[in-house]
Amino acid sequence: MAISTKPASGFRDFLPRETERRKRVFAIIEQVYQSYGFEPLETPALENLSTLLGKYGDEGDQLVFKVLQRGDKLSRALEKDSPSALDLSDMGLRYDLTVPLARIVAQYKNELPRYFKRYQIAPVWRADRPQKGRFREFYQCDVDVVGSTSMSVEAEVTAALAEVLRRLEFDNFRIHVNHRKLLTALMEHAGVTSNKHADALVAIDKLDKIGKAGVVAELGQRDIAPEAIANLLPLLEAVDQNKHESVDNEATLARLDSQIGHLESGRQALDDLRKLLAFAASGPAAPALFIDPYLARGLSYYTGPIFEIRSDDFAGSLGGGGRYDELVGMFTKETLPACGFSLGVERILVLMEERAMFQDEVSNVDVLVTLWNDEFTPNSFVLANELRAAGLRVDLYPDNDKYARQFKYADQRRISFVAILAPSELEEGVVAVKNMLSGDQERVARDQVSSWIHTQLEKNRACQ
RNA sequence: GUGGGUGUAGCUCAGUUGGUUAGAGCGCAGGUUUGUGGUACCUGAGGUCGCGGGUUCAAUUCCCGUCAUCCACCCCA
Repeated sequence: MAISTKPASGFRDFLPRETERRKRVFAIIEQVYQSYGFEPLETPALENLSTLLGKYGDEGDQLVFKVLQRGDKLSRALEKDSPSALDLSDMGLRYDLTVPLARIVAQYKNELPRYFKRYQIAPVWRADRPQKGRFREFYQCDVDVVGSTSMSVEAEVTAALAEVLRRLEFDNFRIHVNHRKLLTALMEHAGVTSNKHADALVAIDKLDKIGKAGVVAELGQRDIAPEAIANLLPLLEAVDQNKHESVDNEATLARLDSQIGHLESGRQALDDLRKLLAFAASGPAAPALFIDPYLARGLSYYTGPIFEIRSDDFAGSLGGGGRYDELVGMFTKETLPACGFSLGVERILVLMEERAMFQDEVSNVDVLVTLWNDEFTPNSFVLANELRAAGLRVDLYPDNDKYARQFKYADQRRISFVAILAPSELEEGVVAVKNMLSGDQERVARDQVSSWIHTQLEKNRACQ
């Protein structure tokens, strides 16, 4: 029986062409993040389970890929009557980039600047079922600022994000913004008991997906008290109207103010959101920011403003984030405020693929040098090395195949030029160079080959 | 974890109302060209019709199970 050669479910191989596309997108993201003053960070793929668990809520903990203990520890764990997952494993693959950042900050606080602005583009792993735009191994692109409670951070982080999307030629996206404290205030105002807040929020979060009636039904299923549901109803009214065109954040805030402005948490939340809008007003995020009082996020560590990028082109979110002022405190006594955003590159790549946004495929080799026979091959090496020294990307054909095969290979790799060197060329002091795009072939003096090819490459580039 | 679709050549998919040699396009290999690819023409290689069981004289086709994959839900990037 043959061994399956497919990658494990939810994991992917990237062949060179796709790898290059991904790298190009990552490079743009990195460039934008750097332009906002963020610095790079790398952390391990594996973390201790004590670092990972208890930060993402019950569902999140379930989705952490756990790594089996090794050696004697495993044997001892297996000897227990009914060993639990925690007995059998001690480490797990990172679930996101935010918790590792919190650990880093707690560990290296004295070595980091007063405000730590870091970006990280790296894979994370989640043990859930694959779906469109959902994988078990996928890259996240995070930007976070640690050390400040100012809404200037929220403004910077959303701006960087909007700028990335703009550079990738996405325009119809919205950055939904809400506030944990606003949600708490809404719940209190409606009389939802505190143990039911999370349940109610999950239902309300689906407003734009299943509509008001759907939300009411789901609230019922989740055992929310009928009086509380009745109280929530008027709060659900307004957003339907301003959801798409003409976003009027001021009106939304004013309406919320009249409803929950008298509550302490509500007042704080509205104050934050107003500042956020004011600080972001001049930046690239401004037109995309959308105050959405029904946005809820599952991750339990958020404490202040929360974000989610949505687009009509994709069912799920394209990214999310928020403020988590207490997370660092889970690792050390002295906590530090923080806020950040995670961009869902994989989903963006899926959309870019769908929209055929990758047109400009360029070869990664400029010239293929042909072989004649073993005796003559040293001459081909000399030529290849000359061309490389002149700054060209050169591939040397490995076997003494007939030219048809050598050309076919050049074609397959989309190599722009083939440099043919055989005894007659060597004797005349020339190289026969064929332009694979036009089919033209020219005998070029040996000492001018590299500059000739450089010139032709320029021309090709100009044509595209 | 729940529900649904799909599983036939390397890839994308036809097909068989159960019947004896299972097809196409693309790709691949060889040739038409005696140093030249991509276009044209010719030839060829490749399939236990996902796996296991059942019904039947007979199963790739029907039934059950299983695995894989995709989509949706939950949740999320």
